[in-house]
Amino acid sequence: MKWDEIENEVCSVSRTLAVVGDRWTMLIIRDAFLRVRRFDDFQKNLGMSRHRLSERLKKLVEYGVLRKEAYQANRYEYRLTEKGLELYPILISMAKWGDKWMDDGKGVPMLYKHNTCGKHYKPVVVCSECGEPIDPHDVTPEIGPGKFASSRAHSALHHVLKSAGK
Amino acid sequence: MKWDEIENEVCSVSRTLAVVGDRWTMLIIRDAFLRVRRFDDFQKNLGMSRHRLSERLKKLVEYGVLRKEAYQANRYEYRLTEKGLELYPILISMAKWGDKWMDDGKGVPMLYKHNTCGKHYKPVVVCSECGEPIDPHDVTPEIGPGKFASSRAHSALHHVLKSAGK
DNA sequence: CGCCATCGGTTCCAAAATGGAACTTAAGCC
DNA sequence: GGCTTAAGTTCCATTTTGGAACCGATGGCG
Repeated sequence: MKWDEIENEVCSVSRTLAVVGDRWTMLIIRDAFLRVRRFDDFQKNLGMSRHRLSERLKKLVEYGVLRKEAYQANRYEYRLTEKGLELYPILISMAKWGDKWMDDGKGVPMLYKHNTCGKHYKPVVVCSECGEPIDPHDVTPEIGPGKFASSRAHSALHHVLKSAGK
Repeated sequence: MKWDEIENEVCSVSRTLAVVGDRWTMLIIRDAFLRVRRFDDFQKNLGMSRHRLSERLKKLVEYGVLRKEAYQANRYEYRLTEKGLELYPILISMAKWGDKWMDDGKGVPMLYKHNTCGKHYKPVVVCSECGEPIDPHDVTPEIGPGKFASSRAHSALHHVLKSAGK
């Protein structure tokens, strides 16, 4: 596989990375969640080249993660769509991991208050069916219908999953 | 900021991306969770260049996400450490987002069985304090102690957070 | 023992992506 | 009418990545 074929992989992680797996893209999303909306604000906050920013924003709009909206003649804002807002679990999981494992000893950079209960919270990933927190050791991945249809990928992964039982 | 200074940003998302934000890295992690462990297996599964794979694996070992372990003289396995295992919420959140938003109409590529309850599950991010599912609209980010120490970043973000109240 | 295959890389060069400064275009503002 | 700001685009230098070929240490096998 080449990197630009990643979107066509039969894997939801690959397809997600086709959208947000580029250098800078998740940082643009992070800023969008912090209500940054304008070209120059993104550029100043991130320090990336205008060139690249322009391209990334265009791509995110094409994918439907951001929408571009004029707030004056010839002046635009970029805002998260529903699709973009649903990236939140990925973003907040990254923040939690960084808080724990990339700490520099000066305390966490940001706190997140859950307005519903009023407390600073950490995200916890739980099972949609039983509500228990997920431990990766307690999860068994299985070939789904989409992957089954793709026989080459199927056999390659099938081998891995079978042999992993050892 | 330049990309290779990203690790030193006062932001846990940036610091996480310093480890897993490179092209290919999350796919290596994905494979590791599917119990791929050997150099040639990663290379064949991913189709990336041996050159790059070699570098990425080395970096992940340096960061303590993978550990390299000889299973024979001169033959090695790469396995997730505790630090690596805790990337699971990020990975499974990406899978969920891709399932929903990057579907190609052929059904989901993979299903995940939660052994604890025996059902196929979706990850749900809930609040560590009250247990309710998190809606990003119900979260207020606040400057934490680590960010407060960094005054330039503080003032820039402070502005954003204040003006966002409008 | 000697040969061959496999694994786990490294080297080297071409191709692609990124960075950065300068330029452009269209409003608004005074 | 001239100045400023926002939102890009252009063009070239620098960095990263891709890919094929090479290399050295085991291990298996006749």
